[in-house]
Formats: sequence, structure tokens, C-alpha cells
Amino acid sequence: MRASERVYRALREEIVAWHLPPGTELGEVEQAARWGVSRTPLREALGRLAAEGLAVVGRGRTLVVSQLDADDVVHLFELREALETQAARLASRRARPEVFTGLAERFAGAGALLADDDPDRTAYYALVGELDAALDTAMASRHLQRSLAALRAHVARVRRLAHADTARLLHAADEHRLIAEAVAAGDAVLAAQATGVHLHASLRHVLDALAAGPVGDPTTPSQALPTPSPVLATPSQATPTPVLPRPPSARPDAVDRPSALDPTGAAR
Amino acid sequence: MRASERVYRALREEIVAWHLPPGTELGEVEQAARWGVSRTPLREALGRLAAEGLAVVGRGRTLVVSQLDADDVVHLFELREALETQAARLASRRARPEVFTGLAERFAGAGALLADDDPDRTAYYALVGELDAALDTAMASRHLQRSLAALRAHVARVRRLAHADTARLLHAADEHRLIAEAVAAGDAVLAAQATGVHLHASLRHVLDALAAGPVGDPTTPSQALPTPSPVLATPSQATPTPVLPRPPSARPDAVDRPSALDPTGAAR
DNA sequence: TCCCGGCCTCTTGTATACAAAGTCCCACCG
DNA sequence: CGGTGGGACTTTGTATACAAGAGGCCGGGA
Repeated sequence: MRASERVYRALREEIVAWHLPPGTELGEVEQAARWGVSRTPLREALGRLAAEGLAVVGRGRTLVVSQLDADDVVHLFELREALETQAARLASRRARPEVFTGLAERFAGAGALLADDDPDRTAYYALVGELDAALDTAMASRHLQRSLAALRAHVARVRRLAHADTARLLHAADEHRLIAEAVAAGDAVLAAQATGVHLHASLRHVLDALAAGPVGDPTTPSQALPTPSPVLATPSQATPTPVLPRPPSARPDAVDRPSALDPTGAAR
Repeated sequence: MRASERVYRALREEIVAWHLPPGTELGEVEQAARWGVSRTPLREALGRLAAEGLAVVGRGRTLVVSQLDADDVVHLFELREALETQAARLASRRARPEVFTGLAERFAGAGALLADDDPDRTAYYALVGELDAALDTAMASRHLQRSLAALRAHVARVRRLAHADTARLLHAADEHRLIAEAVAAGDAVLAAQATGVHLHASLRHVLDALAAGPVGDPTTPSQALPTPSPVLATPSQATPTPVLPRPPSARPDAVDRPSALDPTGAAR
């Protein structure tokens, strides 16, 4: 795999996983050394992150991991509402029903997926990812698909910000079931409404969790609490940059890493 | 200005203006020579174009200008519907009314803007751009704003694909007036509906134009100095002229596109 | 004649060296 | 004591050289 692609996915994963909390400076030389590549492919990776909105230019020309406070979450969900309701609408008109019938049944039985004690809920979110992929295929809109893809990294980051408890996820599974059933039935209006319902419930849950206790990086306790910055936030508010450990096996000789995780597919 | 930024804007403009028609190969060495920069900043520009969807990877690893057929236009408008109705909704809730009252009045008098014989309708589209910018400010959503920004290049490209006649633009001005009035009145429902109406009318017009006459490639009529974009002022004419051919004159030497029309079936 | 394999060439991917520009700090002056 | 200017340093931006991979072409064989 190309070095730029590998570093892009790795950095993206680290940002989504809150291993690189908002405000972290992404210096070119530092990151290049950390990942064992030269600055050229690293710059390409940073450019993609910036285009996605996961990194923004801070003071000077330095790139920092983008902020994610309560206002950002609200705005993110406003965009999700626009894109995902439309995706549900279009998919309802164009989908092959049996795909979504099957997904609906699996969501109906999602309780089994949540029975284990996996804190990351891997199995459940994999199912959500399948629904996303099925919607992508069904709606068959290149442009909408691209916008949604860019969105999903942000959504995944929010998910790590406020972990959902099992009760919430059981509810969410039922909301997803309703979406899948509506799409299978070709009911565009219901599919869009069900998506809106799900998004409102999710947003409510996230905001409640944030209000209850400002949760931070799951790996680094109490690092980034959502700063109460105004809407047109000053981007220069960098949190103290942590000393970053070297990635799992980033040797300077840099043959190849076992390519740890899924390139952050699933969202929602 | 940075070379990568300059080349990015120039290539973007050329693609939007159909000077680089769909299917045109964007070879790195070729374009780097054409713009008098090295491959490094050029690659950055190409990466941004690819992230925006204006260029896609073709056969091999070559980057080509993305396709734009009738299906793409439909998909594009489906995305526009999702994003712009949401933008109108949000702006209605958050806007300062006087801004949009003023815009509504100017759209009401847009006939004067269309009186001249400017084939590019610069004055009119500048007003449309002002409405877009006002909506951007009013909705105050970073994420939605980014998605809309990425969309607008594609929209502009469609605009060059099917030129609107004056009658259509007068109608469109009235549709825009209604949107602005609804936003000023804080009526989110009406604003979204008016946006939907406008988009449907626009799409109808574009598809009719495509059905009537297959793509009049707008490169031939007006060749000189294609800069209708309200992106930013360009005071950067002090760059030292390189020995290599200067792009703005667009001479047919050595560099020009091998096959004008897209080689990969235009109709899906 | 058609298929297959190997080589050659062209294009992209990466590394490194160089240049420029912004920022931060410190000293000096008002 | 505060402001301002200069200078050095750090960081990004650009150019170029090198490497690797894919595609195409040509020759040979069935």
C-alpha cells in the first residue's frame, strides 16, 4: 500500500479514536518521523484530513486536529439530517427490497450482538456499517455518497466522545430496523421520517451525555472537554499537546505494519 | 500566493469552464510544465480536485476530469436538494432579517442585471453568489458549509453545460426572491419549499436543454481569460513569467487534449 | 492467426535538499 | 514599564532526483 494512504488511514483512525484529541498540532516533521515516512506522502495525508475537516489550520500555518464541542455536534447532526434522510428517501425508491428485509431482521435480533461485553460494540457497529453500505449502494448517487463518506469520520468521532449504553443501543437498533423496513417497503416518506427520528434520539443522547459529564478521550482520561467556545470559535485554542508515543510498531526501517484497524468504515 | 493554491484554482476554473472537458487526462508532468511549477505543488492541487470530485482516477493511476452526464446532473441535484433545503431551513431560524430583505429586493429588480448582453451573466450570478454567502453566514454550520462549498464547483460546471436563457433566469430570480423573503420572515418551511421549487425548475431546465441539443461545449465561444468565479481577488499577477508556455493564452501547442469527447460511454 | 511472456518505457510514488516566510524572543528605545 | 524593531529559528512550501510499478509493445511459439 502507498505510504500516503497508510499514514492517512492511521492518522484518521487516531483522530477518530480520540488518541489525537482536538487541538493537537500535526507538525509535518514530527508526524513524518513518527510514521517513518518522508514529508511528501505525509503532506498528502494531512491534505486529505484537512479536506475532510478533521484537521484545520491553526495559528500560522500549522495544522491542528479540529475542535469538537457541543455546537459542532449539533451542526454535524444538522448535516446528517440533510444527507441521511435524503439517502433514505432515494434508497427507498431504488433499493432491492430483500437486502433491507434481511437487514431489518438482523436489527430486530441485535440484542444478541449487544450481549457480549465488548466495550467498543464492534459487532453492533459492523451491522450499522452494513446498513450504511447497503444504503450507499441502493441510492446510487455518486455525489451524495461522497458527502456521506466524508461525514462518517466525524460521526465516528462523536461516537467515541459519548459512549452509548446498552439501553440506548437497543433503542437505536429498533430505530434502524424501522428504517430498513421502510426502505424495503419502498416507503420513502417513512424511511426519511424514521431516519430523522433516529438522528434526533441520537443527538439527544449525545448532548445529555455531554451535559452529564464532559467525557474525554477514552484512552487518555480527562483530556479534552468540550470548550464552551462561541459559535464562530477562535481556532487558536490548542490544548496542551501530549507527548505522543510511537505508533504500534513504527520502526524507522518501516517495512510494513500489520495494518491494524478497519479504515473507519462504520458510523452512526 | 502559494503555487499549489494558484494551480488548484486555475485547474478548478478550467474544469468548471469546460476548458478541460470530462475525460481529459491530468498528467502530472504535463500539467506541471504547463503551469510552470514542479510536480510537488501540482500533486497537491490534483489531490484537492480529486477530493472535491472534480477529478477521478481513471485507468491505471491516471487522474482524469470527472464525467458529467445527465445522470450525474440528476444525482447532483438530489444532493443539492438535501443540502440547500437544510441550509434554507437553518438560515431561516438564525438569520438577521434585514440582510435577506435587501437581497429579496435586489432579486426583485434582477431584470436590470439581465438587460446587458453579457453572455456569462456575471452580474446576475454575482448576486446569486451573494445569496449563497448570506445563507452560509446565517446558517452558521461549519459542516454544512463545507459540503455546500464542495458542491458549488459542480453546480457551476452544470451551469456552463446548459446555458440558461434570459426567460429562465428571470424566473429563477423570482424563485430566489421568494427564498430570500422566506428566510427574512423566519419561515423555515417556506424557505425549504421555495428552495425545492427552485431546484426542480432548474433541473427541469437543464435536462430539457440536454435533451434538446447534446452538449454544446462552451470552450469554443469565449476563450479569452476565463475568470468568472467570485472566489477571490487575484492580485498575484507579479509572478515571474517562466520560460514555459503560459496557460491563460491556451495555445494549441504540445499540451492540448488528445481526444475531446469522453472515451468512456457518455450515456449510462 | 492468436495467445502468451518478457522487456521497455512512461507515469506515478517517495525521499531529500533547498528556499522562503512566519513567529517568537530579546534587546533597545521612548 | 511598555512598545517596537530586528534577528534568529522553526516550520512550511517548492524543486529535483531517485525508485518502483503498471501498461503497452514486440517477438516468439502454438
